Amino acid sequence: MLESLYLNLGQHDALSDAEKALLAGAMSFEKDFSTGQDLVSEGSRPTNSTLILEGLAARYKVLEDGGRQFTSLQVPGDFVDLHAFLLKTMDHGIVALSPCRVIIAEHSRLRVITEEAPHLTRLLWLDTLVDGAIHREWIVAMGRRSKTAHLAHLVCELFVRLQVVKRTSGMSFHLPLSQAELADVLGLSVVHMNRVIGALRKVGVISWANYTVTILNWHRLQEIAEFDPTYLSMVREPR
Amino acid sequence: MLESLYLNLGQHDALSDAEKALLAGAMSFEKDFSTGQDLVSEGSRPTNSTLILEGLAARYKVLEDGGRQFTSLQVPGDFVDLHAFLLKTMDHGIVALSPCRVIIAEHSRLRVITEEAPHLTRLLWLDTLVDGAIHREWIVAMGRRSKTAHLAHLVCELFVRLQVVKRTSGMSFHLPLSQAELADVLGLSVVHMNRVIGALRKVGVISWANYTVTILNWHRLQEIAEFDPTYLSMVREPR
DNA sequence: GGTGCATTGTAACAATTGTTAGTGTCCGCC
DNA sequence: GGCGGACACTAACAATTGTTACAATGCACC
Repeated sequence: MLESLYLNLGQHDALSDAEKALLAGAMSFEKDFSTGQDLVSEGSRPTNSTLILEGLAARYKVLEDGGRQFTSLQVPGDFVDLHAFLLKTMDHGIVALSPCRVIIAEHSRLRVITEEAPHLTRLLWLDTLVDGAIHREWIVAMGRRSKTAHLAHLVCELFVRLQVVKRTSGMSFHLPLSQAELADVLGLSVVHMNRVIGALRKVGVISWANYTVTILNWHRLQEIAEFDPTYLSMVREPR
Repeated sequence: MLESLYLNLGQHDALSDAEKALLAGAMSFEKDFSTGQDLVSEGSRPTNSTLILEGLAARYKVLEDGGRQFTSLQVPGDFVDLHAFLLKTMDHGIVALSPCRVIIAEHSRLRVITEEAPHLTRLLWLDTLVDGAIHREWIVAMGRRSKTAHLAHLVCELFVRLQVVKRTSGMSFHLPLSQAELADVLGLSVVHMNRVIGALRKVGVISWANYTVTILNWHRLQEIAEFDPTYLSMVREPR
């Protein structure tokens, strides 16, 4: 049941059976959310953290003028609010972008892990560090890449991340985001978002229909995006 | 000598004398960098982490077309590459934006801290989590704020962060960034950067001369920026 | 005191991106 | 089978942002 978590943490360093057991022991109950529901809301002070078992979610902030910006996309195996374990107060919300099945880990149990299992603690810490690395990559994309390259980069990133947790099939993956939602990822207007998707389709590197993205030319896509997966730390080494 | 680190970590939760001693014990030697020098370079695999004692530094990435994007600004008391302790490979560089005095902490000593001092480990982890929170705020600013609001937000953030480590005087602080460098923070052209600074000056909320920013109307500035410091976790509570 | 360079500041124009206002299609629901 | 809403897509136009080019200033260095 925690397979995707093991895949996610285990991609960076070996996870012992004892550590898997500790993680499993930290989990309490499962919960389902429907599309559009908040998994965690801004301003709250959660006493537990949420692991996605199935579905897609996103962190977001809403501004006074109603504009929304997603700051991350979360896939199965992601602890969407592990940072709240130490940050305490949520400065942003987390919303389900598709029906989501999650499992809840009490902070009190995570705290025991930090007291008694240093290596596992480092792996959880690492998980939040990869989060930060992804944020940095998004900042670069927003600031200095063309919008086409930004979208290409996002597709590359999602494909690779989903592959780790076995949620791709061939060169395709399911992406349950409307163009309006995608616009809130890239920080664009819906109209321009549509133009940018059109551009990527036109060069023939992807196809995109029925909320399914298919990469037609991985090499060329990666080139457009200048995608270098180093930041995802997908190398298994002692941590 | 580590005053700014104690101030930085101590703003989130109390630091015991024993913990201060552990941190001090983790430090080896000091080092100086001049403006423009890399503190850490992309692709390297550091075996130590770098704490800024004095000066301003920034994380950055350079794209193929020569465009540069800063992904964070680092002030005294910041561990600029603490994440490399677990990420292992630097996926970006870190450059000195002013003369910098730093002190080096060996990863081997940090590892001992994670094995033996869980509470201090959580505080170091927290430090990297605040980093992530700042990244998220930057993403929101880049995606959905006006450029003027983005700049205003940056000024608010820097003022507050510098205040914590006692690097402000009154409502002023030193910001050794040229407009070209600032443009690489906001992801703008130099010309437009100049326009945006002009806009903030015109409404009279800041003055900016000789690399010194003075906030003339904090309330109004905060309003323009929609600045809410929650994400900086400047509340002292058990972590 | 003069020279050269980095930096700020402008102007004119070009390119990108946003806004408003539609059309058409699909799909669930009555 | 018809209705209504969500979504993709487009066109025309407006606003923002980038590019190129240049003037003015200040400052290190000779």
